[in-house]
Amino acid sequence: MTSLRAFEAAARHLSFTRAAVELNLTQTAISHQIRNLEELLGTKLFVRNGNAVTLTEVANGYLQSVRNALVEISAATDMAADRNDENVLTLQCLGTFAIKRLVPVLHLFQARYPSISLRLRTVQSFESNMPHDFDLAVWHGSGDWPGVTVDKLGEEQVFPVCSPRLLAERGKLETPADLSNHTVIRTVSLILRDEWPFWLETAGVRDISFGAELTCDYLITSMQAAVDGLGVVLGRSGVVGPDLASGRLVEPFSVRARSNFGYYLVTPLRTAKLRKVQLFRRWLLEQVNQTARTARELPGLTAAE
Amino acid sequence: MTSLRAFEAAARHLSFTRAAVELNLTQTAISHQIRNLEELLGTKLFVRNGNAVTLTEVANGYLQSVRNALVEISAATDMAADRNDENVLTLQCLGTFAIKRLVPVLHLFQARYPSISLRLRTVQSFESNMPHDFDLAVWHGSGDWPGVTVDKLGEEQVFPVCSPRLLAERGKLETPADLSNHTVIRTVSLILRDEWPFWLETAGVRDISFGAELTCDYLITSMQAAVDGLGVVLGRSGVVGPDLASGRLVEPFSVRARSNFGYYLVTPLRTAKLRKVQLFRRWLLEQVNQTARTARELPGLTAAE
DNA sequence: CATGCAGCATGCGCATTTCTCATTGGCGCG
DNA sequence: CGCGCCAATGAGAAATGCGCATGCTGCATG
Repeated sequence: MTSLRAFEAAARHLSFTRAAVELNLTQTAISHQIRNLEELLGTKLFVRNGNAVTLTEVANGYLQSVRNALVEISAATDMAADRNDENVLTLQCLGTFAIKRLVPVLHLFQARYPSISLRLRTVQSFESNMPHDFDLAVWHGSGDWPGVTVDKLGEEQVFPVCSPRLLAERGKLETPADLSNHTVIRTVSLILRDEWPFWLETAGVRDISFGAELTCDYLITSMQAAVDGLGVVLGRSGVVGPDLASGRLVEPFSVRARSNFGYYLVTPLRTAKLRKVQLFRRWLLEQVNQTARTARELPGLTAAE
Repeated sequence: MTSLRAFEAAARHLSFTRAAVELNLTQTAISHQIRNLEELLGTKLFVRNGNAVTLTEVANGYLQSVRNALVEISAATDMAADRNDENVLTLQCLGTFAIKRLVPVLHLFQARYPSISLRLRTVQSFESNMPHDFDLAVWHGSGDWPGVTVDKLGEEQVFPVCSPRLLAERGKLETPADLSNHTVIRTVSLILRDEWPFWLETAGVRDISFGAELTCDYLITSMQAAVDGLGVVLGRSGVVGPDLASGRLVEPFSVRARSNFGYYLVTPLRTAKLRKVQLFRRWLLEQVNQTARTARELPGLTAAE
């Protein structure tokens, strides 16, 4: 089973030698392991070109699953090892929320509770079914999950946002109808529904076709695409705040739709009574409330169901 | 890493001896492996009561992740090994759909193409992010997934169903308002939204409170609960057909809501050109059309958006 | 309360796996 | 062509994993 680690490292580095360095082994060891694995599978995993190696098509697919599994194992092992440690708090968090909202303020928590060290596990979807390898998590959805207690991290609204440069270069965007002359960025992922139709409905627009579409598979990619002026994205108030505040993004319309989905702080019943968990939970909710208070001066909004 | 397999088996059997039998090892080997793992983690995984062993709390959580990872690895390994084999077709399928719709007709496929052997991987959620460890899949959702082609397996409607016995024993169910005297079964899972509010809206009912609620974490459990007369479940036309046909379930109202979600046959681009995949896809779509044709005599329906 | 049974733990020697060393061979580049 | 870079190979060393014999503990029985 150690051959899987060898395979993963070799695939990542596209080099047996460098994989060996990473694993504190020799190139020979990697070579042997890969050969064993290839014999077991009955398929080549690497194409050897004398000087370099590349992945075969099978290897590409296999790699995905192997990597998932190894990540899961090491995360769970870390968690199990630190489980009783009052000073290690394991957070699971969706990528976009982590980058935009959590990481920027995490230093405040560390400053306040320096004895608690944090372990942040970022996920792009709910890989493991159930809440067992973290102390606390931030999930996105409708908030009705079994076996956990949830704290809604504010009401979430969705509304178009774009780079201010885009407005200057690609023409005005005063009414939703103007969207037909713009590129619209959509996010299509397993956990995040595309809420453009929902927003259009709220804005009272029917039968509109966008100028062009750009589809991204993760929210974070969509957001960055918008910042880079590639088009108009449907921002979520939960994560778009900092970009609006800094002016990287602007909100061309005044219509916001209240999303049925939102970000929730998720506490498994099992960990709810731990001191470290309570401290973090209280702290995060405070943070969120503060942000909400300071954000109250933002442009007016039209709520809808 | 072999210690993880030992741990998983021991946890499943709650016995080192039986785990050893399963793995073709001796009790000693398991004992050694478990001890190593416990030392590595710095925590006990089993509570030894002389005669029996039970899992500790940490072990319970750890087990979930370990099991996921091992399943993923073995599925991926099977897949990689058979990948080029024109005679092995790997299907990934959601549990309820598999049991209610796919498995019952699978023998027809086997009879028609006896040279193709099937490998069915049932999942309760989308565990691995991306379509890499199967040739074909049946997913549930809104059908907008990147990197795959989808075939909608019929329009899906949702509508209350229950056991005929329930009506006899717990009183009539003629208008939706009568639901306030009945137990309602809800499904709360990561991939399946509870569509009761949606159906109630379609039926024009507001401000109703159910007599009682029973919440299940998987659709298949909900369905079985309904068959067993525990309450009224929101059936999905995609899977409820056989139970309606056999009379195990009945539909008390005539209002059906057209769900925004449905079952889709998912073909990764990578496998779309394989003969075995094309055969199965064509066959399954035929099956679905046939079922739709014979089901056309079912009670009238009110579609809604 | 003595006895037998079932099931896990432990220490030691053997077997298998995994790693390293030394070396070979292919490929690209100056 | 020769040199640098990288992977493959084969044999032996090191590490890991396994089984045997045995010890220990708790439970059921009469």
